[in-house]
Amino acid sequence: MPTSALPDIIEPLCAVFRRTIKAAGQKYTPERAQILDMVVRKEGIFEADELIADLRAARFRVSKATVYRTLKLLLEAGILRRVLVSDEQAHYQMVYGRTPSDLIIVVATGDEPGRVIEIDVPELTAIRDRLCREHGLTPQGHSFQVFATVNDPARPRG
Amino acid sequence: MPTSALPDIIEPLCAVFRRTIKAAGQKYTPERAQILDMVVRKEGIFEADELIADLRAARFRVSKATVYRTLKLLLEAGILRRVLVSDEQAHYQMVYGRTPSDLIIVVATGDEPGRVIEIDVPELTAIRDRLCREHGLTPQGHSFQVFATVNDPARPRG
DNA sequence: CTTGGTGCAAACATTTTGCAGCACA
DNA sequence: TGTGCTGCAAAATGTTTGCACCAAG
Repeated sequence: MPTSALPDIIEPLCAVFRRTIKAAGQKYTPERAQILDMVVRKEGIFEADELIADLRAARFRVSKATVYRTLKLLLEAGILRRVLVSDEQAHYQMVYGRTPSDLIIVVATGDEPGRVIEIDVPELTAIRDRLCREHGLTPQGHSFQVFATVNDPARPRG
Repeated sequence: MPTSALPDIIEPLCAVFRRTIKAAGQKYTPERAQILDMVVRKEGIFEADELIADLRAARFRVSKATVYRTLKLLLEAGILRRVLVSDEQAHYQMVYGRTPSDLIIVVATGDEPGRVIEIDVPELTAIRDRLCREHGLTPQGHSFQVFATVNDPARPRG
């Protein structure tokens, strides 16, 4: 991953982050820039420790604490969202400038290692909005996750 | 919560759990019975520490370790499922003998404390099955969560 | 030069596990 | 009467925080 050859999206994102940071009277530090840099490179869903490992591999010297603190900032800036994939740890996904997707989580079995397929199902947004209307609520987002296996047709869970 | 006046559902559930336990060459202990007892009383979604607190309040003397071990057994027995409500800790819900529901998570704001509304949207199962078919997968379950607020119409999240 | 940021290590919260004694089948 | 279960406390995991020093604005 060459630091010099960034995809075009990185520029506006840096700007967005920088603006948000400054608007809150905070500082745009090299550490935050590097973390955003690495976040932009991540395709799909990732975890904090994965990001930390990537930063280490890229010789970015950023502490765990700073990564967690910066992830929080990126969430507040609307650049990342948290995705509910498991209760065990937080999962993040870039959302700025893209349609946040729903997920098919292919559960790991003996044969299959498990993976996540991003899908886009506009009907879900319609269903969500309808439900909120019925309950007098304002939709803020939704999360749809299908759990599936490749081979085993047993035990449909509802 | 009087121990003597149990809802009718508790009997078959005890039987189911007992059968499952024994089938695996394991033992149906008083601790496990008490935990199931308390789980049955819980309406909706709960967390482990909440269950532990309730057990203590009911003068059931069960250790944290046993509660966690028993929750795992109840999951395996198909009596509970894990619900993805937050990344922070595991949430459980009784599923045996009821339709596992989808959720509207009303996000806590200054005014509103936040709550979870269980809903049943059969269309979602249809969508899920269609998606799996398209991807050559076998559906094992799904999870649909709508995040909403009561008052604030700002910041729709997708 | 002032305020906020960083790294580190310790604190935290939730869940898991090793072990010695106990109890169900 | 033996295998599995329990409680306890320690470990493991993921995340947050206190603090002294450092750097962006």
